[in-house]
Parts: sequence; structure tokens; C-alpha cells
Amino acid sequence: MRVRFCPSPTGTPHVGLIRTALFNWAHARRHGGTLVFRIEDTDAARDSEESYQQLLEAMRWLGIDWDEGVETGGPHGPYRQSQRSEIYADVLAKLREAGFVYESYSSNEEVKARHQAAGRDPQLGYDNYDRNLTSEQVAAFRAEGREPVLRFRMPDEDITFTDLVRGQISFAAGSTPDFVVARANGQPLYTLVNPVDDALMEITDVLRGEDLLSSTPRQIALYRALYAVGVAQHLPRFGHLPYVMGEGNKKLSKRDPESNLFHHRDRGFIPEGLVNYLALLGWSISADEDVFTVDELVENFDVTDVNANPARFDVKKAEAINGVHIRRLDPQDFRDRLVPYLQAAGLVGEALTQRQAFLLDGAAPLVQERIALLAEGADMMAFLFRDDDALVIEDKAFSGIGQTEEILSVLDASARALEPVGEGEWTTERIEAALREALIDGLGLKPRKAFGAVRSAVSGRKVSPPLFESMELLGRESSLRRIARFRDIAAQRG
RNA sequence: GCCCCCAUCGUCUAGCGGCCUAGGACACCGCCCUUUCACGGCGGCGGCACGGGUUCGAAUCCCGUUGGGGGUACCA
Repeated sequence: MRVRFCPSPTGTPHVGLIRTALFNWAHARRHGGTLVFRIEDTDAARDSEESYQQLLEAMRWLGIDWDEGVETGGPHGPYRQSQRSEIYADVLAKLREAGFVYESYSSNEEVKARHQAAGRDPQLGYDNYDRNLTSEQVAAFRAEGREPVLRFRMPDEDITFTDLVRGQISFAAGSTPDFVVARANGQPLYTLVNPVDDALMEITDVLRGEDLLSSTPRQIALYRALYAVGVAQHLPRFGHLPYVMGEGNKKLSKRDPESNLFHHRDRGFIPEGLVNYLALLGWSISADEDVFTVDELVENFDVTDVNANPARFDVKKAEAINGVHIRRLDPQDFRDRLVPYLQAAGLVGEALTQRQAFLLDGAAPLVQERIALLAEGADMMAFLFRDDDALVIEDKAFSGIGQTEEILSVLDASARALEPVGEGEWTTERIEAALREALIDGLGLKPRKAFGAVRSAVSGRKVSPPLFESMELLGRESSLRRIARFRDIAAQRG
């Protein structure tokens, strides 16, 4: 089995595209097949090197590896279509010689005019007019300086195939007009190049987006012609994967940030989580479980189980799945993965200082259970990395912790209780005991209220990692200092 | 217009003629746990688009309707 993923490098990687890559990969891996990674850059106006690099980055980040193709090479290279011009010219010559392809001089306007003159719907596509031009007509067009495109002559027969995900699909003879395979300047188009390379690279299974479903009859007809001229050995199987939708009933747009794979990475999705979620778009591993590993995906994936209907990308669910995978991470691994997010947030530099490493080591286990995205984790522990006096106190930190008077008394009692706790005994247990005695027993407060003010003082927020643990990490001096500072701010606030 | 695809809770799905008074997950709403937020546990809300067939029996098969999507390029 030989499978391929062949994106054209336009724009930043779209989650729908990556899902296609993932399914192709899973399909190949499941059956011990070969995955070919080819780049379809035949449209110089739209393709970019940057996009190509992003494609590589996306694949590597998610662990979608390929056996043959760009960067890795293989027996059927080159794998960038922009470097395969001679091959296409050669195939085109064979096709012309065998009469499968002909010169077409009609402009769109002329086609439309002919439809109108004949009383047909002008919206109809190409009318196959140039199929049998006489040599005089050709000479006349040439004399006008017109350059012909090359069209493929569609056979006059129904085309039926069995789609791996949709079952049997038929297109009636005549429903697909002759199509252009090469521009007037000789440049071959996707319509030619895609099946030609699939044939040359001996692809057996074509898994692609639903948007290409209606071009399949052209593909199959061309394949038969390629077979006739000795370029193709056999027709591949086709499977058309459903769309990934956005809000409403629209295909997830490239302009929608959610369509951007890297947007999700930046927010803190981990490959394990995103792969899991992406696989859930159109496929499921079982009736009552939807969290699984890549290995489980490979073990269980079957294209014929893929749903034919489009799936909406649900960020909430994606995050929930990601959260489960984050919790499954080995603590050390989780800690390490947080670093880039701490850096992106400007909380730490290129290399961690000893103090920063200490804080991260201590805080990572505290946040691992409570987040769904890595960026959330960095954000939640941000207060530890700030200077005491630079800590931002959020407005919300004042809500739900009582009136000013009450806040001050809680803070004063806390400070009094904590002062006697020495540097050497500054542990979670001692801090909790001291605070409980002073606030719960002493002031008779409910825990919820009692620790709220201290939390706000220490973290500047209403929500934080566990308080006593956080204070131990922060240290005695910082903790007391923050309590004092918050007291001042609260007093001033009135 | 024409061609093609699709149709189960709000969302992703299980279901391939009886196991379905339709199962799970996310979201949402309660409750429990609890130093906040989470996690975890328990419970709730909520769906087979419609109409005809076929069959002893239909979410499942067939036809139609409606609705959605895609194609109809010298883009891929």
C-alpha cells in the first residue's frame, strides 16, 4: 500500500488539511504502507516557500512522519512538482500523440456566447467545441496570435467508482466537460499533474478532501489514458474525507484563527491532544471512549469507518481532550513543555535561572491538574515569577473577599500569624496551620472567605494554584511582603 | 441552472433490521469533594429533518421532499 499527502503550499497550515495528513498517515501506518509526502506547487502565483516550511513544521510537530518525499527523498523524486516540469512535458507529449489531449482556442466569452446562441444555459461549462477543429481553423487562430490551452478529451461513458468512505458514486457520461490540463504557456495544471504523479509514484490509496470529490471523474478518465500510454499501472482507490467546519454551516475559513494549526499550538495544545481531537473529526475509536493515544489511533484506524458527513471544529471539546492528555503527561515532561510558554509570556528568559527553575519545579505539579492548555499553565504560575512590587493586582481579586475593613483584619491576622514562622519552618503544613488557627479559629471565618484575601494578596488574582503550596514556593519574605503590600493597596482603595 | 456529496442530542459521535423506552463525550444545569480554580464522583437536560414504501419488525434498507455543503477556473 502506498499513500500520499500532497498539499499545495499556500498560506498557513489549516486544521482540515492537517487532519487529511493525519488520516493518510494513520491509514498507511495501520497497514504497514508507505506514506509519500509530495508538494503540489504548480501555481507560482500562490505558492510560497514560507508556507512550505510551515507545512514541514506542522507535520514534525504532530509527529506525522513520511517515508518518501520532500526532505527525505526516495526513488520517485523530485517530490516538489515545481521541479518535475520535464516529466510532465513528456507525459503531455505522449497524451497528445495518442489523441487524449487537444488544443483549445476558445475563450470563456466565446463558450458562453455559443451556449446562448444555441439557447442553452450560459452557465454550462466548456462545450467541447475545439475537439475537432480543422487545420484551417487552427491556422486561423494561430494567425490571430492565439495560444491554445491543452484539454483532455473526456470519454463518452459513465464513470463509477467505489469511494472508501462513501461507497459507490457515479457520474453520468457528458456531465464532465473536457478540462484544461496545461496553460497556454505550457505550464501543466493540477488536473494533470496530480494523477500523473500519483501514477508515477505508484500510489494505491488516495485519501483527500471532499472538495475534490467532483474532480474524481476527470482524474479517473485521465488515469485510464495514462494507463493506455504506459504511464500508469493501475487505478488507485479513492476516499473522500469530510470537511472540517467552522461556526455556522461554513467550511472552516482560512481567515478564521481557529483554522490555523499554529494558533492552537500557541495556545498550548500538545501534539497528543490535538492529534486525538483531530482524529475525532469524522472518526471514532469506540462507542464510549474518545481519549486515545496515537498508537491506539494507528491500531484502530480504518478509513471505511470514517464518517461521510462534515464535522464542526469544537474548541471546547478540543481543549477538554487536550486537558486529559496534559494530565497524563509525566510530571517532568509537563514541566519541560511549560518552558516555551513561560518564555513567550516574558516570564523567563532564554535560560532559566536557578530560582526560576526552582519555582517551575514546584509549581508545575500544582497546575498540571487544573489546566487544559499549556499557556494557561504559564499564566496561572505567572505571579511566582514577578517581583513582589511589580505584581499586578487584578480588580477581580477584590471581589468576594469582603469589605475593606474585613480584608484588613484578615491580612493583619495573617501577618501576625505568619511572622513567627521562621525561614526554616516555612512549609505548606506550617503555613496552613498558622493561617487556619488565626483565621478560621481566631476570626471565626469560613475557609472560603478567610483564605480569599490572602490568595489575592499573594497572587493578585481570585484564582491561583493551591495557596499554601504557592506561599511555600514563594518564600517567607515575599509572601509577607505581598500581604503587606496588598494591605496598603486595599486600604487605599477604601 | 446542471452535477455530486451529506442528514442521530447545541456540538462530535455509537448504531450497519430485533440487543434502542437510541449509548458515550464536550458544553450546559444541579449536588458531592474542597483553601480559590480545576480535577474527580453522582445526577439532570437534550436527538433519529419530513413523507411514503419494504418488512412480523426500521435510526438502520428503498424512493421522494426539505434543508445544508461542494463542484461547475488557464486554483488546488
